[in-house]
Amino acid sequence: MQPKRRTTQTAHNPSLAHLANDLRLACMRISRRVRFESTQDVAPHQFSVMARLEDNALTPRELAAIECVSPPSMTRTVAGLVERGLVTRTDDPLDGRQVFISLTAQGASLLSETRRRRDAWMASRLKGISADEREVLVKATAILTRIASE
Amino acid sequence: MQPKRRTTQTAHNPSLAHLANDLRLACMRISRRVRFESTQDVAPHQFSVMARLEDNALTPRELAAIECVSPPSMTRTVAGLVERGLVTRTDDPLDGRQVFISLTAQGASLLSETRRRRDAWMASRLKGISADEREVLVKATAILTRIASE
DNA sequence: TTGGAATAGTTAGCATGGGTAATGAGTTAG
DNA sequence: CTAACTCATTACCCATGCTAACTATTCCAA
Repeated sequence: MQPKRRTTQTAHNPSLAHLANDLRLACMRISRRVRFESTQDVAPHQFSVMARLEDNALTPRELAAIECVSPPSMTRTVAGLVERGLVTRTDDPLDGRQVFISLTAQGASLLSETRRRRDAWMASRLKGISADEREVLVKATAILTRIASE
Repeated sequence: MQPKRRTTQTAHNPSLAHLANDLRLACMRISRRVRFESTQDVAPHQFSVMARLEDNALTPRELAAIECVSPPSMTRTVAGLVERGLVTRTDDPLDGRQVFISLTAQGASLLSETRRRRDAWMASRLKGISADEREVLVKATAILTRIASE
C-alpha cells in the first residue's frame, strides 16, 4: 500500500537552492514509489545482501562491512536467507575460520524477479512521456548517476 | 557512514528498458545518499510523522493511516516524539475519544533544520555541474515530480 | 615449536519498532 | 437506555539492530 501524499505542489524555480530541494524530493519520491510498488518477498536488508552476492561470494564479515551492520546482525540476516534457501554457506578450504556466502539459483531468480518488477514500474511510467522528455531523462540519468557516486 | 558501492558501471543505453533501470537506480542512490548524509536526531519514521504535522494537527488514527502503520505503532511513535518535546497532544473538545497531535516549536525547528541539511547536501552536489547540465536537471525534475505523483 | 595475540563467526542478552488482540472511555444508532 | 461502534491505549509477540562474551582457527614472535 502506498502512503498518502501531501497535496503541496512544489514550485520549480530554477535557482540552485530550489533545484536542490525539488530534485531531492523528486528522487526520494521516485525511490519511495519503487520500493512500495515492488513489494518483495524478502525484507529490504535481505534484498540488499542478496544483491551484493550477485557477482561473487562474500564472507559474513565482508557483507557486514559493506552493509554497515555489525557481524552478529549479518549472521542473523544470512541465517534467515539460508533458511529460505536463497543463499548457501560454504567453508573456506584455506581458512577454517571463514565461510563464504553465495546466492543459490533460487536466490538469483528472486533477485532478478524483484528487479524486473521495479524496472517494470519505472518503465510503465516512462511510456507516457514524449521523446523530448525521454531525451532529457537520459541526460539527467547520467548526471544523477555521477552525482550519487561522488 | 556510507555503505560501499558496487563498482559495476551501468551503461546508459537509450532504450526504454535501460533508461528505466538506470534512472530508477540513480534516483534510489541519490535518495539513499541524502538519507545517509543528513543523519537526523530522529528516526526515519519519527521524521516522517513530524513532516505530516507541518501544516495541521492530525489524530493518531489519521497519522497511522497516512504512514501505513497500525494505530498501536503510531501511539508508540507519537509517545516518543512527545517525550522529546517535538510534538504535543491536545484533547479534542468535541469528541472525547480523539486527540490531536501537533508540532511544537522545537519540532518545527528540527524539521526545518533536517530539511536544510538535506538540501545543503544536494546543493553542494549541484554546484559542480555546468549550466547546461543544470538546465537538464531543471527539466528532469519537473518530469520526475510528475511521474512520482502519477 | 609453542604460547599469546588477533581474527572469524557465533551466541547471549538488550533496545526498539513493527504487528495483533484485548481493554477502557466516549459516541452514536435504534 | 442499551447495544454497537470508534478511538486510543495497553499487553504481548516477532524481527532486526546493537554490544559483550565465547569458541575455533590462524598468525606471529620468542
